[in-house]
Amino acid sequence: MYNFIHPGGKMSIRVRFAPSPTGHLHVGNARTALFNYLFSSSQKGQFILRIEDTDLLRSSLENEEMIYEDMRWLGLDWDEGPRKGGDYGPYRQTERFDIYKKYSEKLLKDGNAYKCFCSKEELEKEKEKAVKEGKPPRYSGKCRNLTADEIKTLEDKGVEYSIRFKVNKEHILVKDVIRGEIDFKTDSFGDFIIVRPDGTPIYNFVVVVDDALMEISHVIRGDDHLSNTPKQVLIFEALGFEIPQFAHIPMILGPDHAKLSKRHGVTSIKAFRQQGYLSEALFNYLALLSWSDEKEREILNKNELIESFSLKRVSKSAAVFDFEKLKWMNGIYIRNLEENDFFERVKPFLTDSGILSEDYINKHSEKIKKMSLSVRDNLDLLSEIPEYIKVYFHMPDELDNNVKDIMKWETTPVVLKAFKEEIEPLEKIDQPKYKEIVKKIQKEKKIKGKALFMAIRIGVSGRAQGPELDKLVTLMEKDELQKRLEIMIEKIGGN
RNA sequence: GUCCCCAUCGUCUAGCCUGGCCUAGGACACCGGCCUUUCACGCCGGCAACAGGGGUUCAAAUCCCCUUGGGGACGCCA
Repeated sequence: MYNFIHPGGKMSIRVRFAPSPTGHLHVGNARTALFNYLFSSSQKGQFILRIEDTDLLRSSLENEEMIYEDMRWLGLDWDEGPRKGGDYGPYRQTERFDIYKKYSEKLLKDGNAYKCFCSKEELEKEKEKAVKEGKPPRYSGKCRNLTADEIKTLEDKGVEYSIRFKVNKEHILVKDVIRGEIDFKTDSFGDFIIVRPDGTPIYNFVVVVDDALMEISHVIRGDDHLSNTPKQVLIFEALGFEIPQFAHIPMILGPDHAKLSKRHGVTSIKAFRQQGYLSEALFNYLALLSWSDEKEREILNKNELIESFSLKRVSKSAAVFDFEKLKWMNGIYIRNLEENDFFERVKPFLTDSGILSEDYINKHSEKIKKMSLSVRDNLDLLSEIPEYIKVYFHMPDELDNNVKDIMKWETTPVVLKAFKEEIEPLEKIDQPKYKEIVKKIQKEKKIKGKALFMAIRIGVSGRAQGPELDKLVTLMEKDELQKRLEIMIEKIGGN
């Protein structure tokens, strides 16, 4: 259905993700990249990465590097592009200027474009005037019909010029896989610039040249590009290129229903990683924004997503980014991690929090792994691990009311003293030993259930909630346990 | 302002193309309950939507029109 036959007759699906390296990869762009990736993978096509760095002021190599890093982390590998090569390179627009020059000259020669000598200031004035008069602020076409002599005179004088595309059609029909046919009237934009006075080409022009030369079959991009599309169609036609299939996917909105941006908080892929999201979870969640599985599954891994993805099931309406749901999904993925994998991923968050040093973790690897595992069910984010695992390392500075209540039970000091006595002679406490002790106290002191267990819990942790008691007791050093018990007994006595 | 797009629970969505199966299904969040020596996990249940108005039709969430609402684009940014 989405097969695309090129002039050469060969049938292939080729899509591209074309970010401009002006900062970190943002979720909105990542979702666009993801849909491209999913589509090409599901169609056994090629996924091309192209760097749109024609804005020399805002683009940088460092930013480019960050984008590669973010994409790799998310699991979006490209088949062709920087760092990868391919037969359609170069894949960085600043390295393609000679190509664009060739095509802008062709447009000029064929009469589809012309040199415009108007200064920025002039145009500014023109625009202001138009707005005042309530007219659409578009170029007057002043330089459209300059004679060859006039052009020569201006050029000889050294007046700088930009190149404008000559818009002759009144209507342009854009075909979109997701939205159907859309009719645009060209009077809303007029002759537009394709090359700046300094010779650098502009987006709407280069994107067409690149998509055509790179034989892109499907242009899958954000909705915000829809209104650029007629301009691009015009250029495709003027250059005699075949027009690709367009698929404009809906925007991602913030909780206030405005286009998702930095002001909504965490939106860069890097920030998600730092906050303790798993790339698999983010990948899964992003896929579900304006796309849904035919079988209505929500938890789908990469392969399942590739298998079931289809542009047909992409909806037309924008989606609000729901951080709560992402968190929930992240929790699911955390709980599904293989144990060693979980520990490896959680380690950086343990050291970053300053609660444990890398050295210490390496020395007591097995023990800390068990501790981590004991609190895993509580986590929605990897970054939450310190606040749960700290129970093993510190008594709380302040006791909460639940703890204070338990301290008042008359059975509590009895249990605590007995427990302390029992562990006194032991070298270490293991699982069976712990159970034995508890049973013994239960029998001898005739205390059971909550009265017994909650007493031990506050005695060894100072908290009314935490990991399972046997884990708490067996994973802590005996010295530490005794110290804590003493402190608690003393506190109760002092009450 | 002009042009374009969109419209089902608070949010993500299924259903819409190919009207009856919809008393509108699922998920997050929220609220109950169960499980449990705690927290959490898990399980069970509940709350909650077809924007409004006209058509078309025996029948409309589904098709058509208008209104309203929301979003995007109007750059020598991409």
